[in-house]
Amino acid sequence: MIEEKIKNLDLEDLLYEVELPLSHVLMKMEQRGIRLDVDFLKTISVDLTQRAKELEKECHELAGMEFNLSSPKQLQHILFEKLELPTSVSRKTKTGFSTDQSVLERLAPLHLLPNRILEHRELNKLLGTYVNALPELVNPDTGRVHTSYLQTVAATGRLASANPNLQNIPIRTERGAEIRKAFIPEDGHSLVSIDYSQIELRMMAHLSGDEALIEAFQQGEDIHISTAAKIFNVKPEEVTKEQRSGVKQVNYGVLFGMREFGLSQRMGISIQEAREFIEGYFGAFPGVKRYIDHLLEDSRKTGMVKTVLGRRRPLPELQSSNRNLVQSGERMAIASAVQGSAADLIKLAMLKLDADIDREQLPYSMLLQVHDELIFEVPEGEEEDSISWIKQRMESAMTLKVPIVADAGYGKNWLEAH
DNA sequence: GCATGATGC
DNA sequence: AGCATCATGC
Repeated sequence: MIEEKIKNLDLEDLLYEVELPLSHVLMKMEQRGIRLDVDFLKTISVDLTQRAKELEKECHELAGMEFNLSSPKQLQHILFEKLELPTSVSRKTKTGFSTDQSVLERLAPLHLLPNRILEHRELNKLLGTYVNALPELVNPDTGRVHTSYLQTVAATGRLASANPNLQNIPIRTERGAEIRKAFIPEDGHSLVSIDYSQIELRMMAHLSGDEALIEAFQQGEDIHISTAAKIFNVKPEEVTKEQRSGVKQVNYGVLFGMREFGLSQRMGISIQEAREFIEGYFGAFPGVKRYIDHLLEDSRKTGMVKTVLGRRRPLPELQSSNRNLVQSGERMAIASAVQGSAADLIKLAMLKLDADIDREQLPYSMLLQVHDELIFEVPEGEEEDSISWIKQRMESAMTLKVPIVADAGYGKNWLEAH
């Protein structure tokens, strides 16, 4: 029996106190939806389509022939055979040489074509996945888009969002970020966005109990600067931008179980330098090293990894005789413990927020969850009050060994609120 | 249906 | 380098 199995795996609290009640909260969020400014997207679409056409023409001229810019196979032929650009910067895929972003960036100094392809890919992605696709998904009855939240597809316990996926709306590039302006509040309302600050690193500090990392968070300073100061044994004000940026990548690399090779690829440094970076990190934060060693040992024995709320992820890879499979399983174990525990935290916050909004009969609507961020719709004039009310609950959803901090903003669209 | 490459956290 | 979804080519 399934109930018997849940009881035996000690998953009763997670199911009955978290996931099932959460399903009701998610249903309300899906039904409420979020308003979309379709006219605004139509305007963007015209501009982007025009520019994409120009780029297509230019690419054909640069290549000396017509080809499908969206076909990696055809592009591979143009770049590496027709134009004879070096394949040395490209890794091998099953079908030949890769033409992904990192490869095109490395080819850019040698020829104009790679840059134009990069821009064209960005525009095509924006048009196909967001600008042209989102208006099709507006419900004519509500004038809003209604995503579906999936509770059972992510191995870590994170939520997923589909049809449309509102958890991967662009923000990084200027053109992409424009799309967020199309997500708007109901008349007389504002959008409020509150996101956890560096929640996964804080979770690592909590899980590992590393004294130096905990101390760094308790100081409330820029975590990447304080870790850089610790690793390089200098004062925080002496940390260079380059040092901070390197340490930031290592900080996040630790969460994903990075190894020398991965870090060297990512940072564009030698494997030897990457090894020194990682040794420096674990030297400065020995508690993190001990935690990871213990987690991996424990996961290997039990064949699974658990989050703070006891959510389980089976990892049979750890018991494989294939070294690559084991190493991949080890990265999954580390990532799952951290990511899954952060997912546990925001789920508790969502339950508390929903219950208190109901109990106090507040006019706040929870609209979206984006892993470490919640977006609400609140009446105009109540932005500041709602922010402190929500922030307080998000920051106290669990008690960790480090402070939990959430940053907030509000505005007349999602970009402004972020 | 798989491979590739884009987007997000 | 971990976790996802979506579009496109073939």
